Amino acid sequence: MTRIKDIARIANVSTATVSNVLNGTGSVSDKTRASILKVIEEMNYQPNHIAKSLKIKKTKTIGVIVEDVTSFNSAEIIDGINEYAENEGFSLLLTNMRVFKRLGQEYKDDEVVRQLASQAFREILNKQVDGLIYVGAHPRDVTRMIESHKRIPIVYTYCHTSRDEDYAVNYDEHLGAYEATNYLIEAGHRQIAVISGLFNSNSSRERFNGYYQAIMDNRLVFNPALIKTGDWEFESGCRLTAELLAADSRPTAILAMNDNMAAGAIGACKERGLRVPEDLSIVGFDDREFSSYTAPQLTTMRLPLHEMGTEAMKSVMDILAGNESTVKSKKLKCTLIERHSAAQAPK
Amino acid sequence: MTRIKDIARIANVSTATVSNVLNGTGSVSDKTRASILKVIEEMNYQPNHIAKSLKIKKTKTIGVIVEDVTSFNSAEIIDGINEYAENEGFSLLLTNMRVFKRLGQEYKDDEVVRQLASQAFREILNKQVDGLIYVGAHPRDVTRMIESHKRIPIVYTYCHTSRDEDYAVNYDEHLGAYEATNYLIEAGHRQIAVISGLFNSNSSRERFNGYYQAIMDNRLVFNPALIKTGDWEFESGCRLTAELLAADSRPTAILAMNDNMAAGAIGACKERGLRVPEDLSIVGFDDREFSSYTAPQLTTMRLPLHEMGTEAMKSVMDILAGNESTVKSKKLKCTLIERHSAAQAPK
DNA sequence: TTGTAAGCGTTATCAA
DNA sequence: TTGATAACGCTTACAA
Repeated sequence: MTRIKDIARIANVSTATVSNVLNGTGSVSDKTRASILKVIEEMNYQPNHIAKSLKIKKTKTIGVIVEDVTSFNSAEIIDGINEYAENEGFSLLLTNMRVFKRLGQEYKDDEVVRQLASQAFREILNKQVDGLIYVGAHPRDVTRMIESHKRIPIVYTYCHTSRDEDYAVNYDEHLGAYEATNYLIEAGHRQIAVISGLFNSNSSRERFNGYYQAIMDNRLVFNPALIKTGDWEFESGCRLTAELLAADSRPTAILAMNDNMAAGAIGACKERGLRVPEDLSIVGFDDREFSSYTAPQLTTMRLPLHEMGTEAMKSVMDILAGNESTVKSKKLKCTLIERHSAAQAPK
Repeated sequence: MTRIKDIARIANVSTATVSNVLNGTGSVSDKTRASILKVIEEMNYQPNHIAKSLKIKKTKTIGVIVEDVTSFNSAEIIDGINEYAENEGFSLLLTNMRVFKRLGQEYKDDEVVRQLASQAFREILNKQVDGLIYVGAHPRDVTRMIESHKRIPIVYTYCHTSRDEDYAVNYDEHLGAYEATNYLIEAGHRQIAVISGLFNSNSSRERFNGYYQAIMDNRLVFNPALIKTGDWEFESGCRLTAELLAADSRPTAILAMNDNMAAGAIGACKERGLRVPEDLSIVGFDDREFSSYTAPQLTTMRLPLHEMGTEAMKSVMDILAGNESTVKSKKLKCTLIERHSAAQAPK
């Protein structure tokens, strides 16, 4: 490969001058600049970023540690990170912890993940990244999961920490659930059941609170019998819907806290010959790809994944730029996607 | 950050010796090794990979250029690449061309993609990657899409080139279609229709050939009226199925060349009150995530995406190791996933 | 077995 | 406006 030294020799100038025209630094006459540029062009010179990085102690690359690329949320978040990074001239060094395949259902085991993460973190730091984004695959508390004496910006997304000083980008679960519930209320529903995720997660609690607040704000009665706790999986949506339908106070609508369980709910209705949405309205959460393929297509809250990526990257850039006012915790809005699983309440 | 120099000073040895214990090179007495290791531990020393890379002219990182991370095939391929890379101690520098969002439906425009790719390629080369994997998002001919005088291993996956000297990892489309067809034949079907993708793609032709050969091998009659050309999208599956069902020689089974069109076929049946699979069997191709959520769940050929990733990375490693016998074109097998959209042919 | 020192391709200081 | 040169943190002859 041709080096600055080669350009300098051929153009009859010093390496310093070549470096200056390359970076627009110093001052160099139009004439020499032109002749240097010409040589650069001819030799098809490409600067060596490694050497540059060593010297300036900046790599213009951001490390991205993702718990699992194959998780439904990861690709779109990475896409968002990428969009912003590209505009800023930054590259991405990707580390995939592969927690699903590696740990199977244990991927929820914080301790193992912690080990994986700190390992990944150390290695990526050695590559001298200028900043780091951690992308979760599960609503997990990642407090102190990675630690370093070298202070580079670290931003968490799709996961949260319990320390106020950490930067995190997430979506507003409370508001999302609130709006989903409101949507059903406005459609005339009064008996709105909830199929929640496991209550050990912040997610579940926040979403439940959103639901609760919508019920209260509309002066409806809160009926605990309508609240069921699932485990985020299809089967639990199915089973709990069956329970709800068998009970005395049967709901006219169900808010499922993710699309998997919503799909399960649809399945349960089908088994019982109930029509969705005529007999029962169902609203999901996440807007997974498959939600357009259920029958009927699912009405659901879309997560602002792409935007979470761009905002995470933006935070990193802001911190890097020394912007003290960078907000620590960003919460982005979900969007209701109206498809065909929810309708007006039956008279 | 602490440097080798610091370790050397504190341990009262030369930097050369420290470097030797770090890399297991040279020969150093157990005693000095121990004392050096101790200092390294105490100081929590982490080597600077950038400096090392500059010196040894190897970065132990592989560039991954992906046409679009959000494409359904990308995440799993990346996961495979990652698995292999991790075992070899390599990192991944990810470039996402974002062709879908950037170009919209024009993402099929080879010329624009070519520009994007060569740009991405140049930048990633400047970062001194040791090798490159190009991940397509669309069955595209990428011949000479990226060129370089610096010869590093380049492996293409989920796309193909027309040059025999290029390395490419793909799945065996011919065999996949052959086996899918055979599956239907074994279930007693004799009138098997095909909903193909656009015939401007190699994919479509190979898959069609696989179908054709299965028909021939089983001495069935080939009926051109049963071959319909769609455009890979849901709607075309729907429309063409309607045509097939309206025709005189009605098929008992449909092989759709992707899951989108297969889902469309199911939709068309539903509209007409036909039962799947009792009245019509449908087999898809790709095994998209949504295929478990259609009603009935789709029987389909699963693409060996993860394995394509690992094999692509393996090729890179092999070439890097100077293994002359590395096979240029790998074709991996698809797997039939039996779900509920195909059954025995009606008597 | 250990140390000295040159060099990887840049940038940046300082002098000319 | 330009050039000589040290330095970034590491590896690696080669010498001791």
